Amino acid sequence: MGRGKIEIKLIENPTNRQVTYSKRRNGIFKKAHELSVLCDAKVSLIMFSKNNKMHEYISPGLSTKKIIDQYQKTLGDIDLWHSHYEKMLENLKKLKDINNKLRRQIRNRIGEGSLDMDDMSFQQLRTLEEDMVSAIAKIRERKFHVIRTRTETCRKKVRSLEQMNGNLLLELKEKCVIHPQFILHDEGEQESAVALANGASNLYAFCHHHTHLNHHLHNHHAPPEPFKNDDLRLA
Amino acid sequence: MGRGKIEIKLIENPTNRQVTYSKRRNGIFKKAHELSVLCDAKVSLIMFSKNNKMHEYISPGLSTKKIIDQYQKTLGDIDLWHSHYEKMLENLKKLKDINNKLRRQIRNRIGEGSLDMDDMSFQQLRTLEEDMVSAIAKIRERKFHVIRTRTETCRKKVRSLEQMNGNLLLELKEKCVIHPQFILHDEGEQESAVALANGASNLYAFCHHHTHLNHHLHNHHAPPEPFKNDDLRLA
DNA sequence: AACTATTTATAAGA
DNA sequence: TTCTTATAAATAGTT
Repeated sequence: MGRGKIEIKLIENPTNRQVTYSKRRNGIFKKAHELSVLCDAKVSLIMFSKNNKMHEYISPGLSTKKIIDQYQKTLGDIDLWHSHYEKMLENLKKLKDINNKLRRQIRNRIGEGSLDMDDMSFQQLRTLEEDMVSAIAKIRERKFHVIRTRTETCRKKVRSLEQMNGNLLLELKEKCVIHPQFILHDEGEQESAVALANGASNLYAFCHHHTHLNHHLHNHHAPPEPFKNDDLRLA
Repeated sequence: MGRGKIEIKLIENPTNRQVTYSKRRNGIFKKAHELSVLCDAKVSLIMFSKNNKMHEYISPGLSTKKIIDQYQKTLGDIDLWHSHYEKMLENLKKLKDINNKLRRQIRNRIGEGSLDMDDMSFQQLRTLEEDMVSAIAKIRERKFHVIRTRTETCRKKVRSLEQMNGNLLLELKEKCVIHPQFILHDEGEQESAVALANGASNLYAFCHHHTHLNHHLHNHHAPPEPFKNDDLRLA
């Protein structure tokens, strides 16, 4: 229906194709509308062009969602969406069941199971008790492991600090032997420091710092504070 | 396009309408297909006639589901189905998480937690141990409750059987006092019974039955068999 | 369902 | 794009 007959196959020329798409799209929409009106039919027409531009026609007074719903129903609820949905519902139910079972198990282990015999048989109770006893043994073992590790760590830390202390004291003594004039008395630190200004300022600073070394180390290099919050008495 | 021009309005004559519907439906499907091929477009055409018969066209190599999915996406993911679906996915994920947490809790309680400190702090272990001790106490209490209930039941049963026994023996003695000739000796039961045929046959049957009474009661009226399968030693 | 006179859609050109 | 127009296609009414 045009100046010449055309073969029904992909139009290679993109411009030509686009023109034909526009024209025929309008034609098809017009026909869809005529059908809707003439025959009171429900028509849903959705199309995407090659470059994914969407166009749709929908019979007057309808929505595409309504048509889609009716479509899915008509296909006998066997369509992919529905079965996928059903599977999800099933999965959900199973997970909930498992959840409940796990909760019940925990409740029993906590000792909050009901007192009715319905809930657990005597034999089950005995088994549970044995389980618990062995479990508690394992937990105690883990606790002791943690304690051992901690005390070991502390002991190492103390030993290394002591060594540091010793080294520093030794170093200090050597310096004092070489430069006896730097031996500091309990008072008058400020004056000596100011007086000795140039050559000795470094050493002075060093000694001063060393006096408070333990404090600093404790505050800056031992973040776990091992004995502060945890109760280490054995249960 | 036909013998005469027609106005685009509902065709009142049902037969006529049905015919037009068929003809134009085919026309529109043909046009849809031509558009699909000529322009490589994705076309979905769904229609329901006035009497809800469904017909659909879909571009070759596509499914209506795909088109609908693309349609929904294009409309901005705001449709009800999609949000419902998303909610379900979320829910599923949450349930799985909860499941995993519960499993971990159980593993810890069973004493199968890893030995790394990462898993549980010392304080947590202590708390868990205390929990377990109190739990085991509760479980033991439940067990003893079950034991008490059972022994009580058994004791009652025994007492009632003893009473029954006593009553029957008494009754038997009375009968023998009134009719001394019915006292049976250790042997010769058969002969006595046959000889005394008429008047005494009932009593004889009764006595005979009584001899085995305990047996019968045990087999027919005490189905729980309390001492058979359960291990009643205290743990 | 087939026919056909007529209307409608549209391919190609401007 | 839009308009034009020659021609192909669709289809209303009829058989």
